Amino acid sequence: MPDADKPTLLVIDGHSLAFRAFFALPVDSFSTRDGQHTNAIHGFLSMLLLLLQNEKPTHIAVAFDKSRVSFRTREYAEYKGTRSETPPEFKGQVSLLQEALHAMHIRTVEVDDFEADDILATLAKRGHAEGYRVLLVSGDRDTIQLVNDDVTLLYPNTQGVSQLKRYDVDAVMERYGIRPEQYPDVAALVGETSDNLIGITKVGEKTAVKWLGLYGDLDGIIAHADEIKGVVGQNLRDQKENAIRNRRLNHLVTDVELDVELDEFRAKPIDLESVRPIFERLEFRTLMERLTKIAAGEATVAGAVGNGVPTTAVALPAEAARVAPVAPTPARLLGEELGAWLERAKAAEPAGLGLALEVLDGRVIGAGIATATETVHLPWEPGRGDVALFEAWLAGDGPKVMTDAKSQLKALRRSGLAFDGLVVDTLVAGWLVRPNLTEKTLADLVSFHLGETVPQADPAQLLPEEGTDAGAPEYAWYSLRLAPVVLRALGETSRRLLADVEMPLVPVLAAMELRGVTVDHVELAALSSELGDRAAALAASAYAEIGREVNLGSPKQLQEVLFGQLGMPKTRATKTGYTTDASALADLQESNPHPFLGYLLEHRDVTKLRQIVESLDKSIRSDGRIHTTYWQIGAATGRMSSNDPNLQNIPIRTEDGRRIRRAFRHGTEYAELLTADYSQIEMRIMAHLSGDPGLIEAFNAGEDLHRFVGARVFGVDPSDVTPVMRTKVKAMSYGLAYGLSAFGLSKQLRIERAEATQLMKEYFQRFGAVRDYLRGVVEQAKIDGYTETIFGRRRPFPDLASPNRVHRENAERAALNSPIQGSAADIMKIAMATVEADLAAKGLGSRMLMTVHDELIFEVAVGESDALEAVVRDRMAHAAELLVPLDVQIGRGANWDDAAH
DNA sequence: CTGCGAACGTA
DNA sequence: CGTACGTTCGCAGA
Repeated sequence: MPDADKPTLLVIDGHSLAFRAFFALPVDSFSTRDGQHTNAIHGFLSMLLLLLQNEKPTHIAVAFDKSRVSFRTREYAEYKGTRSETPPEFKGQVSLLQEALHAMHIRTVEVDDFEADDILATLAKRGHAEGYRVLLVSGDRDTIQLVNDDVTLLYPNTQGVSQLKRYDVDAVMERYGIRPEQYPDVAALVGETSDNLIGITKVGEKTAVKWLGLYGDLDGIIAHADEIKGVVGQNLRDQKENAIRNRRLNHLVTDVELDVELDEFRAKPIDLESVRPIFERLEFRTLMERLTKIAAGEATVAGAVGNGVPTTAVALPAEAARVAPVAPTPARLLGEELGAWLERAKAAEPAGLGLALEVLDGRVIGAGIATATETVHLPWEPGRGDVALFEAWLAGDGPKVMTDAKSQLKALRRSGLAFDGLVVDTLVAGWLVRPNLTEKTLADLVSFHLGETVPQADPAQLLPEEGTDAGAPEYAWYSLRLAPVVLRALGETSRRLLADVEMPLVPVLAAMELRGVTVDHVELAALSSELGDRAAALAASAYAEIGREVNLGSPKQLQEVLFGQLGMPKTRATKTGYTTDASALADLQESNPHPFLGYLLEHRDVTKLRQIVESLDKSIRSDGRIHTTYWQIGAATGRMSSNDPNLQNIPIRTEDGRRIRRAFRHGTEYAELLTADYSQIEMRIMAHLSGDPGLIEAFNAGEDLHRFVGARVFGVDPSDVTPVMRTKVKAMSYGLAYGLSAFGLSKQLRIERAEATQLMKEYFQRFGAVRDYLRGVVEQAKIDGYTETIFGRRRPFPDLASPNRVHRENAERAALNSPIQGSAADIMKIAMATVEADLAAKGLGSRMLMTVHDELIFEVAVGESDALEAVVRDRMAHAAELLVPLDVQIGRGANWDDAAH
C-alpha cells in the first residue's frame, strides 16, 4: 500500500512532552485566576494542535507513566536516580491535561509497571504490523530504536516544544551513523546521564559507533573485548557489566498487554461543546479559538499566534525524499553568444542570476552563471576582450546571487575586475536563518534547505573536471535555487537586516582583508627573543624550587607537582583532574604561598605573549602586512570573528602586551593610524532597551558613567564616589549583561557573598527597569524560542526548554546577553558600511583596516586626519538613534598603541 | 595524524 | 555559579 493511503497512528509520550512544555514556557505567565499553573498543559496542547493540522493523523494515542516505579527501577534501584523531585508547579497539571485530552476524545494509555516508552514501543510494533504509518512523539532518545520504514520519531530537541525534529531511518543514520535498532547498543556503551545509567569510561558516541561497525552488536563487541587495545579496551573488559545492564534496561518492551485495539484510537471529529468547559476552566482562550478554526477546517499551518503560543509552526520537511534534481549541463558560450545569453537570462531571472567564480592562486580563472534552467561555464582571463559584455554585467548593479561571496570578491579585485550588485549571499542569509552556525558551505546549505546533495562537494574546487564534479556553474545554479528558499525562511524583518546591514558589509570586509595592516617584523622578532629569554629564566627558577624539570605547559604534570609533591589543596575539578588556571593558582598563592606558583604564573604570561608574537610574525606577508580573514557568520550573536590570524585578541592589558600593539604601524604611504571606538556601547544599549530613566539620565548627563551610577547606588554625591566604589559598580554594570550572579560578583571582586548580594539589591533598587528588562528578555525568549536585537536579528535558544538545569541556565544567560551583544554588532556593521561609503563618496584616500567588535582602526592618508575623523565620528555616532547618544572615542598615532587614546 | 580539553588573549 | 570568539599546547588514540 502506498504510504499516502495508509492510516496514520500518532502516539505521544504524554509525560515527557508535558515536562518539556513545562520548562519551555514560563510558569508565571500561565496560570488561572485561582492559581492553577497551566504552562505544561498549554504547551502540550499547542503542540498537539499543530500536529493535528500538519500530520492529520487518523488515529491518536497519548501514553503516560503510571508511576515513578517500573520493572526497571525494581531491577536497578538507581534507574533515573539522578532525576530531581518533580517541581510542585508541575504536579497536578498532568491530570488536568488528561482531562482535556479526554474532552477532545483522545485516548490515553497507562499500564502498571511499564513506562510510557514501552507503550510507544508496543503501539509502534502493532501499527507497523497492521499497516499503519506511525508517528511517535517523545523526548526520550531510547525511542530512536523504534524507527523503521513505517515508524518515524518526532523529537523535540531543536526549538522548544513547538519544533520537532523528524527522525526517519535516514535521519537516524545521518545523525548517529547507525541503524535505529543499533541505538540501544550505542546508548548502553556510552551511558545515559539522565537515566543515571553509567557507561564505559572513555567511550563516546564515536568509539561506540566504530565498534558496532567492527563487531556488529554489543554481544559481538563484548565477545571480542580482548582484541580491543589501549585503555578503552581495558575499560570495556572491566566495566562490561555496566553495558550489559544498560542494554537490558534501555530495551523497550514491545508486547505490553494493552486492553485495546488500534482502531479504538481512531480520531474523532472535534466536539467543541465537550471541550469548552475544561478549556474555559484552564482559561485557554487562544487555544479554544485555534481549535474552533481547526474544527471548521480553515486553520493554516502557521496560524498559531497569540497568548504566549510559539508563532513558529512545527518544522516539517517536505514530502518523503524525492529524486534530487540534477543541475543542467553547462553550455560553453563565447563572445557574442554569451552576450545574447546574458540578455535572455536577465529577463528570465529579474531577481538575480546565480554566479560563482573559479579562483586559482587568488585570481579569477573562470565563472559559472545560472538561471533556474540553464547554466553557462566561462573559462576566461580578465581583459580578454570578447567577454566585455559579461565584465560589464559584473561591474553593473544587475542583481547577483552568490554563496560565500567575500572570497570571490577578493579574487575579482585582485584580477582588476569591478563588481557590484550582490543581492543575496546564501551563506550569510542561511546564517541569519540559523545563526548557531551549522551550515558553513554551499553543500551544507543545499543539504539542509533543499534536502539535496551537491555532487562531489568541494568548495576549494579549482579546475572542475567536465561532467563529474560540481563546478562553478553548478555552484551558481545551487546558489540561485537556495536564495528563495532561504529568503522565505527569513521573514520580512530579517530580509531587511540582510539587505540593509549584511549584504553591504560583504564588499567592505573583502576590501579590509585585501588591505591588511602593516606590522613591523623587526620589532616582533626582538620582542619574541626577549620574551624567550625571560621564559627560560622563569622556567629555571621554577625548576629550582621543586628540584626537578617538568613541562610547565602540561596541566597534568603541574597537578603532580602542586597536589602531589607540594601537597597543596585540590582546586576546582575539571573533566580530567583539577584546574591549574590562573585564578586558581592565585587563590593557592594566598592560602599556600610558594615561590613556584609565582614563577609558574609569570612563565604562563610570558610564554603566552611569545606565542602570540610568534604567530603574528609568521603571518606577515611579503607586503609587510598581516591580512586577517573576517568570518561574517562567525558568532551566533551577530558579531564577526577574525582568524588566521585572529586580530581581535591582541593583548592590551599589560605593558608587554601593549608592546605587541606598537608593532602595528601605518604603511609608508600613510601618515598615521586612527582608532575609533564606541564607549560603553553595551551599557548604552541596555539603557535603550530597558528604558531605565536613571541609566538614561546617566548617559545624557555626559559625566563619568560609573561615578554617576556609583553615586546612586551608594547614595552619595558623585564627587564622593571612591575608586573602590567605582570599581564595584563598574563590575556590577558590566556583569549585568552576562547574567552575573551574586556568587560570581563576589568572586570577581573578592568580596563577601553577602556584600555582593547587597550591592546587587541596591543597584536594582535604583535601576529597577534594568532588572525588569533582563527578566523580560528571558521570559519572552522562552515563549518565542528566540531573542531579537534592536534591528530584528534573531537567535534561537532551544536549550531554554531543556529539563537539564545546567543547560537551561546557560541558555538563559546567553539569551540575556544576545540582544545586547547583538545590537552592538548590528550598530557596528551599519557604521562600517556607511563609513566606507562616505569615504569613497568624499574621495578620501584613508582606509578602514580592522574591526575589533566596538573599535575600528584606520590608516590615515597624508593631510586627511581631520577629514577622516569627522567622517568616522559622524557615521559611527549616527549608525543608530537610541534613547541615549552613541559616544565615539578617537585617537591617532604612529602605531596602534599610540593611537589608543 | 586527528580530536579533545585546558588555558588564555580580546570585546 | 559571566557572554562571544580563535589559537595553542599536551595528551591519547590511532
